[in-house]
Amino acid sequence: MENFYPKNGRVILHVDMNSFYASVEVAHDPSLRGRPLAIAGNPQERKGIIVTCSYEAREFGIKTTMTVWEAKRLCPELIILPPNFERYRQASQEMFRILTQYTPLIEPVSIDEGYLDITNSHSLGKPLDIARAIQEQILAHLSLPCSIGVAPNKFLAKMASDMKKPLGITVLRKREVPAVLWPLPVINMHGVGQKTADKLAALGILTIGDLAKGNDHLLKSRLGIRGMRLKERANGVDHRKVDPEAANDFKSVGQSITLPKDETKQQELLAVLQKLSERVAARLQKKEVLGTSISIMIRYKDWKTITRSKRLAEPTQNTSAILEEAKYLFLKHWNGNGVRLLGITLSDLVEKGQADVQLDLFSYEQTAKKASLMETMKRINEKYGDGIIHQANEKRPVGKEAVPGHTEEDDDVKNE
DNA sequence: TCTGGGGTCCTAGGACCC
DNA sequence: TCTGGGGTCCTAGGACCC
Repeated sequence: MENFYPKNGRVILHVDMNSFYASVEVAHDPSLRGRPLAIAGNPQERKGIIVTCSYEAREFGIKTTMTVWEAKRLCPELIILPPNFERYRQASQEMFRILTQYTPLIEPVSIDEGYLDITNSHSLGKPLDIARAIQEQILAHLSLPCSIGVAPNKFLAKMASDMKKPLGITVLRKREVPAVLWPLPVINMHGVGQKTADKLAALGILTIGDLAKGNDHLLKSRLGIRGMRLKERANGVDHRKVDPEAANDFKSVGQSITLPKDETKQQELLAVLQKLSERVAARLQKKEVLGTSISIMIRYKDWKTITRSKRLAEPTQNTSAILEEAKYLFLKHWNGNGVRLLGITLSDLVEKGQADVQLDLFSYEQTAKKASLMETMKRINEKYGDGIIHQANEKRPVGKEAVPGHTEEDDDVKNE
């Protein structure tokens, strides 16, 4: 068995559900099977865009983010359903519950995909057999199709899971990277979007292979640290660990809404901020966290978008505190033009318990400082009579932990 | 009647401190 | 009296992903 798992090598799976929302709807209502189906937010209003669609719908050329009316033009008999997030969340939970039977090292990436580190799951069989078992079990128990990538690291596993859909299993060994990945256009790479692809094209880099052999200085100067990272990935190197905790420490909580029409009335806009504040506060309270910094987003009717933010005097999860700051930022920065979208996001989150401790400490320090200051003044006054005391500014404590760099030798996955 | 809503990570410039 | 350089915090925005 040992020779399937070389000493320094890891075996990572990327499990990716196929057109998840649409598949969940089909599982829930089998009469939808085989028909062109799309999930779209509010089909009537302008926010109606295609979120996901079935493979039958894709054959008509329908794609994610397409407007509903465009999609209908391509396929008049398209069935459109509004999203039922509760249903998707539940299916997602059941899917991840199945995954836990294969390893505790699971990192959920989103509602419908996750990484598994099965390096130490020897007893369950060869990597390919484990992947097959997972795929079959999810299909049998939930009637949901998924694709799975098997590779020595996260990046390659992700690229592999993308290669056969639906219901594919793809093994991607590091030594296969030149033959399999390098011929592909660079935009196919996870982490490369249109903007980056354009920048790379300007450097004569068109394929993943071009990127793998790209000039370090050029990449660094045009793309910063991302450039180097992408080059590493293009060479099949990725040291990121599968981190089961990653999903737990979220960094921000936000709500935004595209308005039914472009709005210019201040009163209406403030009412929207009120609603958003309530919802953000409720979510913060539910997660038992407080936000230390607030930002608002204003998207104007011409699609120009600004964000404005500020640090708060103290962490909060309170509706009226959030509303007050949001209003302040909005009234300070709104240029009076028609508004298409408004959003509020709280970030720099602290856990409720911790925030209490920090606040206690803070007020304790303040009290102690005040007390000792009064003591000092008293003594000085006793000695010299009235005087002016200059107090040095107290420095804010710095509380940010650095994540130590992770270095680990990756090797090929071997699964014969 | 183009272009949702939830996020993460990175960069860059100015303020401020030492 | 003038001057340099490093580090951190804060704010704004860009890019990307699902």
